[in-house]
Formats: sequence, C-alpha cells, structure tokens
Amino acid sequence: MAKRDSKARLDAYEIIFTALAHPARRRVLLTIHFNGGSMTAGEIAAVFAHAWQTTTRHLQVLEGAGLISHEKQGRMRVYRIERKRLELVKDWLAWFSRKP
Amino acid sequence: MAKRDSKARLDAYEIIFTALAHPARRRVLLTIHFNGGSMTAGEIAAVFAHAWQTTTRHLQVLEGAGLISHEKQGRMRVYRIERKRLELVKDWLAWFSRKP
DNA sequence: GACACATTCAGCCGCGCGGCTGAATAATCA
DNA sequence: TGATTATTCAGCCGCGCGGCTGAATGTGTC
Repeated sequence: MAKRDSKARLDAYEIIFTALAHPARRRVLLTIHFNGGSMTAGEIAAVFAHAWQTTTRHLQVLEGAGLISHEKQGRMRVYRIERKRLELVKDWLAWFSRKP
Repeated sequence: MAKRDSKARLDAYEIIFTALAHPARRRVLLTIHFNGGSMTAGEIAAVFAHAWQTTTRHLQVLEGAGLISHEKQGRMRVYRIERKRLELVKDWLAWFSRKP
C-alpha cells in the first residue's frame, strides 16, 4: 500500500516534470494563473502563435499531469489551474533540504 | 540590463526544467545528494544500469543546467550538487503563490 | 616508457515529441 | 434544420533525445 503510493508518486513526478519541461506548457500555466486561475481553451490558444490543435495537445498533457482540469460550460471548455498539484514539485525539491 | 537578466532567467528555466524532465537525471541529483553532496562519475554511473557513456551525457546536461559542477581530483572527476540552482525552480513556482 | 584505470568524445540509430493540416463533434443561433 | 462557432480527434512528418558501441584522452602505477 505504502509501496504503491510511493510508486504512484514516482509516476506523478515523471508526468509532472515532463509536462513542465516544455516552455509553451509553462507559459500556459502562467497565463491561466494570471488570468485569475481559469480560462477557456480559445482564450489560451489565442495567446500562442501555434495552431490551436497544437495548444490543445499541450492542454491535454497538462491535464494528464493533473496540473489543470476542465469543465464544460456551454459550448466552451473552461480550464482551471490545479495549484495543489504544483506542490508535488515543491515536495520533490524538499528532498534536497533534508540532510542525508 | 534588467531585460537581459529576465531573458537569461527564462533561458535558465528552460534548461533547468529540461534537465529535470528525465527520471535518470532526477535520480542522479538525488543520488549525489544522499551521498553527501558529491560523488565521482564512476560512483554515479555504477548506480545505473545504463552504459557509462549514457550517464556521462546526463551529467553533462545537468552540468549545462548548472545543477551540478565538477572538479578534477587526481584521475577522477568529482561531481558536486549545486543546491542554489535548484532554488530557481522554487522561484518559478512562486509565481503561483503571487496573486495576479 | 608501458600499462591499467577513470572518464569522455564521436558517431549510429530508433522512437517519440511537437509542429502541422484536415475532418469530426458539440452547442448555439437564425 | 442548417449555418456558425468552439474545440478536439486523427494522422503525417521532421528532428532531436537518449540508448548504444568503439575509439580517444588523461592520469596514476610499476
């Protein structure tokens, strides 16, 4: 059980760090955050020079990592940032404060 | 000047997050840390199943990101972790604590 | 100097990431 | 219903990452 949790956590680190590795995805997170924490897919896509479809995939990667979530609202989807999930990065960094 | 600094910082985020994206490289950092902060290349390579050369490249990526540094000591190279550099990740995360 | 050891350099190769385009789905409006 | 808007799904493709092997470099030991 504890073992499985630890495994799950390792996997979480993996997808989270991978998600954060791409500059466009980091910008997406910052963009949503500075827009008050939520934005529609269209608004997000409009910020970037890429084709929307490209941004869509980035959104999916971020959502797969649990860093954002979405909710249908009429015909648009509103993406919301999941700040708690970012805490995991802090948790990982905390290892380096812990004396060995 | 301030502009250039901000640009430099953006680039730093880029290479740091890219460096941290690979699980092997994160493990390298943790391994060095829990070994007291420094290890020889051979000791590090021995931890991994990969060919040494593969680990060498990971070390170079980490060094390029400023997350580790090395120092020649006789015929071996000792790698040392640069904890300060990891702070930049915290700095980036701090944006999300800042209310927009 | 000759040899062994520690590590890196150079270069090959497969696979997945991230860009694109074109079609599909879902909801709203006339 | 049919047209329009918002968004995603499906699939193509080029390029770089990350694995490998083989050779080179540098430094102690005899």
